[in-house]
Amino acid sequence: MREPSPEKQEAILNTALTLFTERGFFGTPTSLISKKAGVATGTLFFYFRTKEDLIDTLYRRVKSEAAREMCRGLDKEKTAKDKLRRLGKNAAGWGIRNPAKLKFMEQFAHSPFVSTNAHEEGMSHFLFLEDLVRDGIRNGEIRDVDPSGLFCIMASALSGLIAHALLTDDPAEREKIIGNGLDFIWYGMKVEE
Amino acid sequence: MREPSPEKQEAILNTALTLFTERGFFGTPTSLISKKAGVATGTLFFYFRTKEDLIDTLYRRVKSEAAREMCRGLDKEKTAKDKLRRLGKNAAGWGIRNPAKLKFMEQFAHSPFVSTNAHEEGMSHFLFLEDLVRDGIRNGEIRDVDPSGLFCIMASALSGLIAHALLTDDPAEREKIIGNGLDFIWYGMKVEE
DNA sequence: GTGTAAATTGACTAGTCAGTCAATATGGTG
DNA sequence: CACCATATTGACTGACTAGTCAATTTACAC
Repeated sequence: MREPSPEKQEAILNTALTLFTERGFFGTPTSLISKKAGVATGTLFFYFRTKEDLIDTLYRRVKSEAAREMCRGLDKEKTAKDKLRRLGKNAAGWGIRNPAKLKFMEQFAHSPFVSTNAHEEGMSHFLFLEDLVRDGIRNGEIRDVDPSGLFCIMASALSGLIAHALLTDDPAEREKIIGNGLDFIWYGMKVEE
Repeated sequence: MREPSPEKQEAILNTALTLFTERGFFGTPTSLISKKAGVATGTLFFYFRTKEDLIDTLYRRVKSEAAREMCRGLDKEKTAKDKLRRLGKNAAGWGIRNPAKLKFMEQFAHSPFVSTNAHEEGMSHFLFLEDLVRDGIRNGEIRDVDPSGLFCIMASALSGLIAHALLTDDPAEREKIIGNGLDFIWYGMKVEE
């Protein structure tokens, strides 16, 4: 018997990731994906039942990887301030190391091509973030306003920050941009002295 | 002689706006646009040379309308703080009154289907915003960090804020969300006391 | 080796798309 | 009214697409 090849599946997923972000879902023919991935059309449909199944799998993977990376060492930090800063640095670091994945997530976060199921599963990985904000409010570090609103603005600001940091190639410059950006976010959230 | 009908052109543009935001560029056949707009296929191509030409025109229009609305009464405000707050309220108000246009702008702001020309023309309407931040830094209201970075995060935060405000139908609730969000943005920018 | 179950192939199908064009309808003008 | 430039129509074309499937190759078990 022959075994399915994880390398081929991976090649298809990676190629699709790049093409989808560059050209959009409908703008990317499955024929182009299989060609660039170095497999036949039929092979793509052996590993993924439909084109929708392909983007769904991609979405689930990228979203859970992003969440995993953002949590790194979060339990080592004590205060909400330190936790948020670590989180922000993790997110920025991952985004800068994986610009294509970041762009894919932004582009398909509200896309109808990704199934509702996959969207919900994706969101579930990030629920801990809202708890983090809630804890900060409870112990008086963060201003007492609607946590989900705060979390939402924070996420957008962070995403804009990473996009801006990606414009430069100089790592030192980047570090500075991210530091300033995280300051902006923290000053926006903390209680005034 | 017969004159071109602005109403027909408008109908095509409005229909295309809705369909593009709902289904994406490649997901929307020109046949569907013309059908829903109540004209024949040929008429669409009489007013717009290609499908690209159509989305380009749409992008230019929406972007310049958004910029125009955001500037409303800005010169009446004296301080950077007041100018930014007015700007934020204008932006939020426009976004809430025109959710489809807002979604269109977000979706195609970095899209390859819109020509580079149209993108540059779109950006040019918002350059005054960076000057506003620069002025605020000069007179000591805003923290002295890279203005383009500050502007970039501010724009993302604002966009996230509007998206979040759109989730509720209650105008009072909305007002509160927007107020809180604009506080977040201002605390992020201002110099500390 | 040999057998075999499963992976891989690519020509193929039925359907869809952007854009064309010859025919027709329309409205302004004199 | 009659004329005519032009706005409008929709059947049509050539190109392209998601997904199929019968034929072929591969890798593992014995």
